[in-house]
Amino acid sequence: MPYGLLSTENIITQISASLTLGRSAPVDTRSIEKFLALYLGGGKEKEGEKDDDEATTTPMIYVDSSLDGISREHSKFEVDENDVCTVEVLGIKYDLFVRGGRDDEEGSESKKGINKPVKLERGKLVRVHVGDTVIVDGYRQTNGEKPTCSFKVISLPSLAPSDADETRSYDNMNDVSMNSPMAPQSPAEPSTFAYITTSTDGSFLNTTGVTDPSNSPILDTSSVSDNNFLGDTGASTTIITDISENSSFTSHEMMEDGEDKSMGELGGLDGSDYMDERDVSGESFVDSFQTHQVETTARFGTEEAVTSLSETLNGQPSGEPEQQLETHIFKKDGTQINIDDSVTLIKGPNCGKVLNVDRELSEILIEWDDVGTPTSWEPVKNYQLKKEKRERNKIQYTDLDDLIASGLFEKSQSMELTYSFQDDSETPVKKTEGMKRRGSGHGGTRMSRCGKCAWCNADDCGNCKACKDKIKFGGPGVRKQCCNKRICNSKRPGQGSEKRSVKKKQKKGVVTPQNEERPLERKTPSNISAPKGRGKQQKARAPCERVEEEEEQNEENDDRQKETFVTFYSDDDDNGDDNDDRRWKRLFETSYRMGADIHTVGRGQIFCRLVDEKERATMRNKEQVSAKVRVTPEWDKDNAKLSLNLTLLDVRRSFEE
DNA sequence: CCCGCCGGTGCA
DNA sequence: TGCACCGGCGGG
Ligand SMILES: [Zn+2]
Ligand SMILES: [Zn+2]
Repeated sequence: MPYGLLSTENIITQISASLTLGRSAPVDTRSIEKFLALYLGGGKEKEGEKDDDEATTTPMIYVDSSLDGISREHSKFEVDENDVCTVEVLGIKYDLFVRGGRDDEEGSESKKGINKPVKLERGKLVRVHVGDTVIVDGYRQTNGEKPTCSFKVISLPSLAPSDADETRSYDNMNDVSMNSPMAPQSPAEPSTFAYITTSTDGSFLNTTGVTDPSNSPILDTSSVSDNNFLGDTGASTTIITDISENSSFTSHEMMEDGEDKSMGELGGLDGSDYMDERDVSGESFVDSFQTHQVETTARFGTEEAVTSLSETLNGQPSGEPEQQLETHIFKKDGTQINIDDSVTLIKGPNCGKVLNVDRELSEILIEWDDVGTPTSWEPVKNYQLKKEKRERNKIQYTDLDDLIASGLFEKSQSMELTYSFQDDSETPVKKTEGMKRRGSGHGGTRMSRCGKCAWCNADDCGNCKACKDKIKFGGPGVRKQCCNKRICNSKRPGQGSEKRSVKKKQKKGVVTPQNEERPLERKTPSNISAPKGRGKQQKARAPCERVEEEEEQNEENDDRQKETFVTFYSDDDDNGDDNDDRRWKRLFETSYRMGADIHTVGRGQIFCRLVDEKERATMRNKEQVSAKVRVTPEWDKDNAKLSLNLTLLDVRRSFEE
């Protein structure tokens, strides 16, 4: 059976990049590494053999992004008796190999890696000058050798001359261990640093060039531009998106005996040289580049497997349920994503800025980015409190105009927290979970299946847990869930059964500034449009104010458009989490965790100001995001690559109180 | 009223 | 924390 390995971080990253429910996002870890290699190395990929001269003068640095524990299996690392190191990644030879990240994690995959990383502490920075020698303690898993390799830093991001590779120089060639002889030139002045660090969650590599901060051992974050920051989820969407075009995936083959060998034991179809020791002498395998002959250890991606996989997948329309394969994907913790039923829950890293979680707010953040205005909001120091508490704590809410007059804040654009969508949109927008009422399904936009997609029209599989629970399959019927195979890929809100019986226990409110200029329009690639003629008719409301439900807001548009609002409820009973204060707190917590910087004044008005990077960083909180995804493999016959598409079906988040 | 199943809860 | 459970929505 075909095997696949995947890291959850990248899944989340990719999904965040898409910002779209019901959309597929290709996953590729290797292209990310490749990107890093090219970016940090400032060089080009070496062309095959013909590049003889050029190859000797164009050193390549491969930087293991450590984005996950599996990607590095693509690297081949050789050290000969002269300590000359050869690094091959995805068939590309590099002269320098630098690894960053995750060494500090017990049991992390990096411990299984071929070489250990450059000494890095989580959250700390390693400063590397041009010309510095980097010692890497190698470890070859195949034979247990522990070669020590030394490298010289020859290029840093801000130094890397994209057009003048030949200007790079090295001072002491004897200290340089590389596979290609370098022509020594004048010693390079270490006028530029490269910082290599892990991000706070240890999942991502952040690099930047800083000009001569010799007296400052601390990373100057002001120099960290968006372009060279590969940060947490959501911060690197552009980069990730850009480099994910060549979607590919490491495919592995299960053992012949059908034994389920877990991750790490299987070599790849892609030229991966990683393997656990297994005695499968004489086998061969094929990758994208060449055929390898196996000696005493085996890669399990046999040629037959590739052929078989190709046949299995070839011709299958993308996204059809029948396309599901028994592909095994592993989460980072080693647990298996079983995509027999193609739907699984994955967990993302803790991060405070997952844009795809809070729909409304993320839209607004994006919107503001688009117009070049604030990307962060004023922090929530005081969310709206009930009057008695406010008075007790002597909290006063500044008047709107006063605040503007103070000059501390800019008047924001209208911040109506609404969105809309068209019925035929493929990207239904789900209501913010954090705003959902506790209890049962009131108040939220209940999504329902589209009825048109292949999944909707599939038959119950009869095998998944949901099916087995069904009475018609002899189950007890207590779970009452949809068959996993039949989970719709493009759910949409329940078609406006407008005459909802008015159940006044719940009440709906909107967060709306008093003076509406215009509602923020949602601008996404999807065909989502802002409702017309709204905004002015929306009345401003105090957060704590009790609001009557308004159901007739759609009447001027057809049912194809529906508006959803951030809601809160004004139950009188002060039942735990479900009071106004708590709801508001939750709202802001959500924003806050997204990196937003929010301040409220007056009655439901929100203002913003820019915060710098440092300040913002201190505000971030942790949030655990999990996503329900459907995994569908796709076989690229031409390139002989297996890719997995992840379709985001659902997102939920949790955070500690 | 029936029924599929959404989405939230509580418990192991 | 994942999953069994279930109230009740929404469509027919
Ligand atoms: Zn099923
Ligand atoms: Zn559907």
